[in-house]
Amino acid sequence: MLFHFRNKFPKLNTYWDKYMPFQKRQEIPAKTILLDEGKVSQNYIFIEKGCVRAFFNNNGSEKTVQFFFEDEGLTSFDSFVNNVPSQFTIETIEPSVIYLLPKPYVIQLMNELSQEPDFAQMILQMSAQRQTHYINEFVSFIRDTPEQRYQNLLTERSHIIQRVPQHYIASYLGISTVHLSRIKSKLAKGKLHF
Amino acid sequence: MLFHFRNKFPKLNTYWDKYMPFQKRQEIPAKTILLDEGKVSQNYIFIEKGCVRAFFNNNGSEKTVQFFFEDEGLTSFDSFVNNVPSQFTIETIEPSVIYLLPKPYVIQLMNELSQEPDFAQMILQMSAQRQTHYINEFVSFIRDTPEQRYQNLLTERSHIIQRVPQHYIASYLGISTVHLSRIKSKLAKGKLHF
DNA sequence: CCCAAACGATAACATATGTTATCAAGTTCA
DNA sequence: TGAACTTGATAACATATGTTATCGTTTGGG
Repeated sequence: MLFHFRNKFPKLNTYWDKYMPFQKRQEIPAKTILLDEGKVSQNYIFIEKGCVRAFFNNNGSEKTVQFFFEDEGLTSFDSFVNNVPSQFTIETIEPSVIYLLPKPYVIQLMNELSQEPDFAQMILQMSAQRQTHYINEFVSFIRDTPEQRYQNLLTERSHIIQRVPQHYIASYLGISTVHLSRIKSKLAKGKLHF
Repeated sequence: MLFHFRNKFPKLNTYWDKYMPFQKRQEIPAKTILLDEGKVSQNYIFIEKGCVRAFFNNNGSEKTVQFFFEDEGLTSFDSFVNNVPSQFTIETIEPSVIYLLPKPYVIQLMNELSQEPDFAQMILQMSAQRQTHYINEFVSFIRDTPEQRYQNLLTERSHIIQRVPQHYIASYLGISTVHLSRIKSKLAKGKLHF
């Protein structure tokens, strides 16, 4: 899904910058769909300002799987690479400023990159990073209770809690909105001192 | 974690075969540890016969995260690529026959591979496949109940249920052994006709 | 500025799931 | 072969979590 090399491998920034002119800057309102579930991803998306979520529809209820913020790039990776329908919808949460780089340019960029001497090494590392991210998400469900996952969010990625509506977070944590509300009130009580 | 290009990209088999002589064939008993949590992965593992699991230790209780069988290759990917301690222990479940390819040869193999014209494309595809696998595991926890996850295993990967001790499966599903037992007996009752 | 929609808290009840303990049936290995 | 270990089922109880409904607050757009 996520697929950002900018900032992770500074060495590659010059390549990336070269493609800036081909990116379309767009100012878009909140709740705007950037990619629809079932469609094939045609663009790499870079977020200059705002925030975005990826979700899928499950019997009418939306399940959010990931959040993205300023200076992050993303695409529906499998869809983008393998030309298959996207499992996810990508939608802005806040009014946002994004850049879209059409796939043909990305492919061209990849081909240029492959001339870099340690391209293989870099791409393996990026791949491992991404993989590790999703493995950690998955492991967290096996290892932690919903309450622990919420606390992990609080300590490690509190910006998500601050900016994202709570019912998106609930589905991301795999619980109901009611239960998340209960967890919050329980934790709030624990903090009170009389 | 898993990282097999053999069989996925037949084109690469000739490269792979070239490195067969450097692989050590080993016959090992059940419950043998191939890589210890906290150690850095030094080998790519290929399973000729038997089966293997990856797990981690959580406050004294083991949580299994993945199973591997015949003709699958694996390694603790992040550890192997980035030289960091492995999050997981890799252990045989059954008596197994495996091949170990030491990391230096894998690196050499990767370098040769990078000469292939569409290397970038292939490695992106492999990367997307792996990523999709873990995303699906993770999405399953958000979308499905434990009972549904068990049924998914039954219909899509029943070999796991047939060969792997049930308590490993329970932790893989993120539930207690008691609950898995209950799920099974519930499903068994549903199948009875009087 | 106002209204409809979005958001979040809470209660009440039903169900799902964990924990601990016990028992029975394999399995392994000395 | 017999004891120790492993595996799995089940009961009883406690806790976690989902569902539905209600209410108050905030928010966004005409």
